[in-house]
Amino acid sequence: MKTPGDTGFAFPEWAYKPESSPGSRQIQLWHFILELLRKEEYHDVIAWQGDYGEFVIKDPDEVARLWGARKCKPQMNYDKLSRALRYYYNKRILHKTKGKRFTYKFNFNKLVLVNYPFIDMGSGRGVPQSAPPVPTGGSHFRFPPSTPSEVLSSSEELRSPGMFSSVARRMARGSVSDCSDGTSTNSELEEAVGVDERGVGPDRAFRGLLPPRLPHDSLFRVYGGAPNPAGLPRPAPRVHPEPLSPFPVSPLPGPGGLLAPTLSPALSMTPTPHLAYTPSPSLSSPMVGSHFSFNPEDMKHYLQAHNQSVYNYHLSPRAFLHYPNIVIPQPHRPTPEKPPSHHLHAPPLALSHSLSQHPGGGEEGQLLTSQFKFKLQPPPLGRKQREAGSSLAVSASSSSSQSSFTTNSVLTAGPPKIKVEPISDIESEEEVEVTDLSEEEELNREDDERNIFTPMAHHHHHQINSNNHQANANSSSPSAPLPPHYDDPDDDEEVFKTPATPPIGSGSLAYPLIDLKTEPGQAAPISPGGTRCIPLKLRFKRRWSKDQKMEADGDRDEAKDKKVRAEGAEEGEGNKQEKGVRGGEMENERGRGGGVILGLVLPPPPTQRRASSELQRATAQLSLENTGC
DNA sequence: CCCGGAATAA
DNA sequence: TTATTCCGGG
Repeated sequence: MKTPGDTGFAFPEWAYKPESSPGSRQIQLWHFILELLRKEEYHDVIAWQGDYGEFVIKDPDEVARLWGARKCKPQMNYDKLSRALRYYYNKRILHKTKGKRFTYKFNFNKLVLVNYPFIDMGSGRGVPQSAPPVPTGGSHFRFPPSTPSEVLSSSEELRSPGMFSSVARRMARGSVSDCSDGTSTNSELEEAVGVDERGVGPDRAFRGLLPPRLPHDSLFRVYGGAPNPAGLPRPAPRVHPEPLSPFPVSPLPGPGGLLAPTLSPALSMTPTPHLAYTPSPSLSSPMVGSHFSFNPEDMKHYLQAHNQSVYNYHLSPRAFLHYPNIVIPQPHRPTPEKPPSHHLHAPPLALSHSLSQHPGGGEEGQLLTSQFKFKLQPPPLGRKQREAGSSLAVSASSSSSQSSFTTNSVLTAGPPKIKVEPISDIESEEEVEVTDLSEEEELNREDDERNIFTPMAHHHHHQINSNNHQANANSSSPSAPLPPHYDDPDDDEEVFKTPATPPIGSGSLAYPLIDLKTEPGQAAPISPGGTRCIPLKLRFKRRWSKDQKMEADGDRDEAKDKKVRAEGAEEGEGNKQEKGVRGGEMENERGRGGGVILGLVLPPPPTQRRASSELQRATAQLSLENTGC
């Protein structure tokens, strides 16, 4: 029932959920926090401070009040709000900065910036302090950026601006709703919102970045849609700064080839296990062999669409950041307070623009899931299988695991092929729903790489590391020596950063993106910061394992898992290798929630516009849906 | 203050 | 699922 599966495989439900898109669904606390952070008006109550994603709640009661107003929960208070924030610890959206009162830190690594493409944390334009979020690398877990790219990336991550407008406005509006209380706050928000309105610059180029590991998922999540017929000439990069965000858009170098390369990896994702994933990066684009009916071009389109959607919906800074081949001229010197050059920032998506252009799309219904034209393949099998087996037995009892996966089992059992149902060409509305990409993607990406393709992958990897503790809030020094083994305590995962990018261009960013695919060869040498050079593979593994550990735990049942892991606990040490190993069981899936995001981003080809517009509409609509209390 | 479990609403 | 509520404990 739930899954529409009639026609083919449908994704499991979780795949459809828009997890955390601000527009869709109710506003989530972290979105709200971000929103406040970006508004100068609220700098007196909450502001960025310290490291990268660190912020301090200067007036807890006020923040609580605002939140309560938005959610129409007049009874809200800091105690409750903070409880909600604490839930984010597990999700790894936030963590507490120890020792500092009312200070929390976003784990942007994992976050999905959903609709907030780039948050400018530092927006401090007005406020001096607010800017700090630039990642200096100093933070505890962050490794010093050995490669420039890293540096940039980080900075980029944070900042970005502008696109927010569309989002913002929606949020604001929708959210406001009228509570009976009518807190004044709303009005403010609205005002603010109203202002930005105008379309944001339309498309600007984005810099595409591909994540090192390709998210297979993304492929999976294909979206039909985007038939972009055209060729994609890339539009000239226009840079025009938005009012909000001052960041210049970085000029994109010719993007031309991007797609191809990108695709290739993607291709690799093909579900069929038999295709092994080829490590070699070459771009062979043609991966198409699998059952897909698509040819590479199609895939391309899909990917593009996907990307867009990604942009629109969730962005994960991570995705952007690390992979870009951005080259930065400077060595690393993080300048904490001010963002150095942001050459890169990615331009936001142009969604808003389209929005404005297309006035109303009118029908909204279409947007959402209602129509997926194609279905994607289910997540990799993995755990489920196991579970299934065992679960059968167990199931009777209770099993926590639930059903949602039933589909999976089927899937797993079934042929690997993905079934995609392309719609014919649809143009009109195909939407791609991107829904969540969050954790899952992350997981998947990693896992998938190997897991999917190579089922056996899981395996060992144990020992991951423990996390150190991050506790100290302070950053040590940027130049600090790298820890012997990095870890990411919380998550910061930058764990494996991407391999450094080859110095491609010179200063400009190159866009290469995709190439990054992680090749071991290259990567290794560069390894970040010196963190020891860990072979990519290892890194992946590590990451993987880590994720597993964490996410796995977190994943589905986060709560439950948590319990399990209780001992390890976060901060330190914990290693539970066992868990890690065990992790194998979990491989995959689900992520659910939290938000995170995304996997790949491609540079948006101009052609996409169409798609984008649609997306926009969709997003717009989504946003509309706010509930009003 | 901060942490999380538990129950529960939406 | 994501909060909200309530609450005992550091």
